[in-house]
Amino acid sequence: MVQGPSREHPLGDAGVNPPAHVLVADALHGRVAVGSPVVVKGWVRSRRDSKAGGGLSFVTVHDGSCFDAIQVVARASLANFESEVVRLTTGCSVIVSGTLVESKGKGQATEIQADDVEVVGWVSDPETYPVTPKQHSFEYLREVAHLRPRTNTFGAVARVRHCLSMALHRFFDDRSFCWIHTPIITANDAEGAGAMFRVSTLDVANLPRAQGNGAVDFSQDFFGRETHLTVSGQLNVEAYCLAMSRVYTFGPTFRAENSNTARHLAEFWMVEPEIAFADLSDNADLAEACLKYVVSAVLDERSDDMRFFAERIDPGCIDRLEKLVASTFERMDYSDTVTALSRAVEGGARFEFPVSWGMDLQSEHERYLTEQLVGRPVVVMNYPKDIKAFYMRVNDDGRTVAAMDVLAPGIGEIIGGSQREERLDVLDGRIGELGLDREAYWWYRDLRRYGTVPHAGFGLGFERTVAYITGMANVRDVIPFPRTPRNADF
RNA sequence: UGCCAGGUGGUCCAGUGGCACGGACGUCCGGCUGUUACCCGGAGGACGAAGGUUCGACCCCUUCCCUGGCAGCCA
Repeated sequence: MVQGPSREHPLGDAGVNPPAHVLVADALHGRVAVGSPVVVKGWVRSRRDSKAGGGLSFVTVHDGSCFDAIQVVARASLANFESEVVRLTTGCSVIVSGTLVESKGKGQATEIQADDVEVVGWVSDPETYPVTPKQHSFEYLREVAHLRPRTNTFGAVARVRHCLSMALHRFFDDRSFCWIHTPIITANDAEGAGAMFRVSTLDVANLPRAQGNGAVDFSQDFFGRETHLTVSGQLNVEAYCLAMSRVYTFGPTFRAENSNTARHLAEFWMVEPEIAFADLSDNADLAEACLKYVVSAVLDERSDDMRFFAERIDPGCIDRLEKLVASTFERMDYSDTVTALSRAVEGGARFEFPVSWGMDLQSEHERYLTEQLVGRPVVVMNYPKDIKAFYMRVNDDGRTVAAMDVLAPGIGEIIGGSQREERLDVLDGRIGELGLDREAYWWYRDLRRYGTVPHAGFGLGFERTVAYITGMANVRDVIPFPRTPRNADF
């Protein structure tokens, strides 16, 4: 257990009872006066030795508080210099006490002149320590997901991810939205959102069978019925929307699809706002404002990390985000999108899948639309009803629904949403058309029987947004411990 | 799930039907240096699994496992 002032002031208590534990971020960003006694606690990123001036060692230490690590100058006069300091390797944990000084070297404005370097934890086998100061492939780092947050890239991703979470909450809170904690375990099956993970306490080696047909008897299961992990909080949050007016969910969701792509996870996070007395246009306005707000927040608050992404991951990312914030999202009717794509085909564009009214847009189409035709996010609205979910509001033309997708260059669909069908008779018609069980939606239908109002909402894929912002190519590298088919390690 | 490409020191890559001749980075040892993707010298360290073909397989064939890319499902 750590002793001393740091117990009462575990983080960021610069100026209180020196020597005080300071975050690397505070030390480097002018929040601690040069000349102050400081203590930093963190992990060694690298060590370089010099014999000059009787011998000294440069140890860079990071603590996750910002992108940069701080340079610690340890002189040979330290009692444990020969025995410990020169044996430090990447990954060792240390507590450094000293003075914040202006750096004599180039490459950093300030550094710590160490009076004491306490080694808290050694790296037992430097040869096989998985994280070296050099570049690693992301594929490799996924195999050491417990150590990858110590790298530049994953530290930066974690901070951006956090920043984005907070920005989302702030965006909604500022606009009087109420955060609703919708359930993770659900009995809403047949939502049409694809395969779900079963939640059960039944003994899989000895399943209870119903009399007669031999089907599994879920009445003996924990909840007395079949249950699954949620694929969306939307249906539940609609209930709160029709009471609280402006609501949103933000939590994990689960899809048991066997999807092996750079933009799918079996467990991912989703933000789902839902607004009452609103139509599709209001919904699109909200989506656009939301994206712009959070992107702008990340640019402001995590410029250090974003600079790194622009330098090493995706040269265009900052430029792209600044354009997004400044521009107006293109809005296109689905039908116009099909027309534009058809015209592109006539102009020589080649697609694997033919373009025709009634089809769903393929990845190649979305990519062409956002990357070639428009060059910024596009909101495609009013899709054919046959390719969309039962709860989406049927338009007056009878063949389209008030659905929208926000497509972003590089990753495709980042937001999917719709105005919801608030008319019970029409909703029932859709449930019937799609062969769904009306009884299963009894409470959802109640919302249309008791004080129904037009309302709308969307789902923002959190990992896709982080990927879009950082330029990271795979959503597996923007979530701490990715869950994908055949992979639930860690 | 389909198609394609891969699995060789700790990491990233070369390479060959005949005992692993490899390189870079990291690691360890030594030298140099207010260093900073330092530099110089030296050292240790590897063929995904199971079958098959063959005198002999890391190499060819089959199956399996794993990884990546693209596609579908979607956020």
